[in-house]
Amino acid sequence: MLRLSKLTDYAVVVLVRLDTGSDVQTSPGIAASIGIPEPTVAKVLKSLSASGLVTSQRGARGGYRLARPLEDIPVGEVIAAMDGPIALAACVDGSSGECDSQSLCPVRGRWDPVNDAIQRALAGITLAEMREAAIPAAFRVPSHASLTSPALETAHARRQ
Amino acid sequence: MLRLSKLTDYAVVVLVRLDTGSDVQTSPGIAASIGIPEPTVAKVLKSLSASGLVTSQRGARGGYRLARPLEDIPVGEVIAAMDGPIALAACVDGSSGECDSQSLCPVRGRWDPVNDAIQRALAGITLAEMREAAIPAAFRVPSHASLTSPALETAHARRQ
DNA sequence: AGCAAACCGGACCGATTAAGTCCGATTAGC
DNA sequence: GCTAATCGGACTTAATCGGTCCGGTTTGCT
Repeated sequence: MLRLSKLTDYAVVVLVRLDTGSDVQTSPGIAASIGIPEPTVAKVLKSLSASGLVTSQRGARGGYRLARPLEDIPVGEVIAAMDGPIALAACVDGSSGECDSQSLCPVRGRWDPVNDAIQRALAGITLAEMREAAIPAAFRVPSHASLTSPALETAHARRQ
Repeated sequence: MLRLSKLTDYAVVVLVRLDTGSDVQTSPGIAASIGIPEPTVAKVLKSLSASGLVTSQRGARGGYRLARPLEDIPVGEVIAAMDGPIALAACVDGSSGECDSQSLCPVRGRWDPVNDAIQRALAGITLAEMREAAIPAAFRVPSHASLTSPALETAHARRQ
């Protein structure tokens, strides 16, 4: 649950990669350097460009460049750029689907405080922090559980 | 993005409904009272029961009952019960899929701080708060646009 | 001027996942 | 023993996502 798309993960990788080097980088070049198929990287870059996180230079010798330093990019913004606005329930999304049985529905639309809380959490973490946190040399030991959720452990973990 | 499943939304509705009334409630009864198809409600109740959020009474005159008051149920636990553990990237999930190209991947697995932040945010909101926030009579005005706007484009968004 | 490199903005298909349904088995009250 | 209810699966259908591809446009270089 709450799993974000691979594209978003790629986006972070791409953005961090874009931070190294001062001039523009081409999408094939980035693809080669991070080991992700070129068309996919291109798609990521397009979304990023559409959201204003990167600027593009067309034509030969063109490429992409960070619009802002990583320090000024909260991760929530990247998620929003790749996967659209952050909204939890279908009932809450912009379409305002008008619950047909409103009188029977005592809770619908009550996810707003939850959304806000997540929003704040995501706004407080920048890509620079995620880059810093990059594992220096010793990768995570794949053996024991350094895995997720120390908090919600009462809920059993089904698949993944 | 970050949209949670409808089942989770149903779960909240069901749990709040379960709060009214002291004795057990049957799944057909709950389904009728909240306007959701019975098999779906049954499915939700099963997941909830498996996670220990509700207790079940089998046999005739059986039904479901809240295991804890709503005040003691953080919404994160409901999400975890319905949709599995909260983990963002595919690379972060428990399976430790071992990125084949670790040397090329400078950021993978760096979602942990983000996960933790979301974890905390979700742990701080209880179902009781969501129930309180239930809109009294005047529902949200469906008029103006809080919709798909790229609210996060320049800085970051607030609501939804 | 012409060519090549690179972005742009779609449409497109396959695979994965979720939503919803259904059935047999089990348990407990009457 | 019959009935009502949960239990625990499997199953079907629909939607979404990941990934690819194409024609078109812009720009630098020869």
